[in-house]
Formats: sequence, C-alpha cells, structure tokens
Amino acid sequence: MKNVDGVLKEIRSAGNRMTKARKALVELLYKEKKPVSSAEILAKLTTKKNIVVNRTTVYRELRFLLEQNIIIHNKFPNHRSCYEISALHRHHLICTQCKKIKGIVLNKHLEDQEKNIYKKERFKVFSHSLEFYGLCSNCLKSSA
Amino acid sequence: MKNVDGVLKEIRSAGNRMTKARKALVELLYKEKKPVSSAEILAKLTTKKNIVVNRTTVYRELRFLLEQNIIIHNKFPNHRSCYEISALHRHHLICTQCKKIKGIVLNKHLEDQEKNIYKKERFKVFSHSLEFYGLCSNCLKSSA
DNA sequence: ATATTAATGCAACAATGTTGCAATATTTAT
DNA sequence: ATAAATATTGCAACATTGTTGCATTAATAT
Repeated sequence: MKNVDGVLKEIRSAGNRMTKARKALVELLYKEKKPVSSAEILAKLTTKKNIVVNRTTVYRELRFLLEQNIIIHNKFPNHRSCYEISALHRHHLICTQCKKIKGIVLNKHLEDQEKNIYKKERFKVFSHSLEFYGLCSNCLKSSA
Repeated sequence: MKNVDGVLKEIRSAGNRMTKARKALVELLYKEKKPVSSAEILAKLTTKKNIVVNRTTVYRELRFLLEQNIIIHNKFPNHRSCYEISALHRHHLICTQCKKIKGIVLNKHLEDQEKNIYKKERFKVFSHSLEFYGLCSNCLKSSA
C-alpha cells in the first residue's frame, strides 16, 4: 500500500507537475482516510492548509486523480458525492442520521463471489463496493 | 414480496391519492425491475404510458415513494442517480462500458456480517448495498 | 533566466434536484 | 351527481454539483 510520498513521487515521475493544490489535496485525502465531499475539500484546503483554490481547480484536480486511479469516487444515497484515496479504500459504515462514514475491514468472502459471478454470468468484475447503512453507536444512544 | 397492485392498494389505504402519474410511475418501476434514472422515467412515462408530467412532479413523486419506502435511491459512480422498487432490490452487476445494470442474487453471507458489525462496532445495520463493477459479456467480446 | 506548456481563475453553462405559489384534480361527504 | 376540502400539479426561479472555453499564471526542463 502506497503512502503519501510514494504517490506524490509517482505523480511527478509520470510527467505531471506538482502544484501546491495537487500536493495539498493528496495530503488532505490521505490524512482523512475516508470519503470526503468536494465542498469539504474546498473548505479544508483553505482552513487547514491555508491554500485558496477555485472550485473549478478542485474538480479538475479530482478528475486528474481519478484518471490516475489515485482516488475513487463514491456516491452514497442521501449523501454528497465523495472522494477517497483508492489505496485506503475499505467498505463503509454510513450512519443515516449523522452522516458519518467509517471504514471497516471485511474478510475475503467477496473475492470468491466475484469468481462465481464470472462463471455464472460471464461478467468480469474489476471492482466492487459494499456499504452498510444504519445508526452509529452515538446516534443509537441519542435515539433511545 | 409485494406486487404492483398490492403496493398501489397500500398507498391508497394509507390515505394517499392515486393519481395517474403516481400509478404510472409505480407500474413503470415494477416493470423495469432494475434501477432507472429520473430522466429515463420522464421519457418512458411519455413514450410508453402516454402521460405527460412535469419534471418537478416526477421528483416529488420519487421523494414520496422514497418516504414510503416503496423505492430506494441508488447512486453509482460514473452513473446517473437511479431509483428502483425496494421490494425488487438485488445486488447489481454494473457494466462500466455500456452502463447496463443487472440484478443478481447472492447467498446469505452478508446477514452474518451485519451481526458481526454490531458486535464489533456497535453500529446497527438497517440496509446494505453491494455492487460489482466490470464488463458484461457483450462488452468483453467487443473489447477483445 | 527563459521557453514551453501544464495548471489556474473566471464566467458561463449543464444536469439534477428543490421550493413557493397559484391553478387543478382527486377524494370525501352530501 | 355536486360541492367542499385538500393533495397534487405546473411553472418559474433557485440551489448544488460538476464541466468547458479562454486568457493568464506558474512549474519545469534546458
């Protein structure tokens, strides 16, 4: 699993420029370790990194990172569109009340499923997403 | 598993009116048996059902059906927002090339996982989504 | 230090979804 | 079958998320 510096180096050696926005965005997403929305990214870049970037730039940067497969794009129901470092991707627990997202690790069962799917359906799986929706321990308490 | 008429009856007995748009939309989604986007719904209502409805009405109707838990809202990466009858919900195979979506049935393994998640994380799961992304048999052929 | 060109900001646009309000249609009761 | 009550509709205007063209600016190789 690549770390921040590895990814930054890789971007450079692929012939891409290292701008402050690009660097800050990758670092931010690595620090967050979970899906973050474009609006949150925009806000956190200015507050936490003191970097003022245009909305357009953020979207262009996100698209760039998506094309490089450095990040992935998550869309959850009743949630804003989110982006996260693909190397840090896990399955998610998504609280439908407070909207918090937490990554979890599951066992290897899904990989067997993917093989079965090819046998049965002739559909070649390249990736999957698995999300659980419900109430986190905090919201469970407050709703009790 | 409820059928179209059961659902329509249930809507009525809960004190809601049965308009042609509402009826047509539920019937359409039952017929499709898979996630459909708002734009597709709008188009198919006019072409297949000969019913002209405003965009606003479609969205309001979708929200109504969501609140009644009759449909669910799916958002897949690189895909339009989709809606499907919750009773017909399955896991999906999503072709990243032709964008076609197919429902599949998986075994019961996930339910055990949900119990484990509560034990480990104190997160109470109410629903989940599991999607596989890849190439369908057609697109596999044409890309070979 | 300079030339090259990738990345940026701005304004304008596109797609999807929401809201207020007056008009209309579906019910329920008569 | 008709009228009263109110849920639903259409329209226009707006919000959010994301994209595009174009002139300007900044990162890199030499």
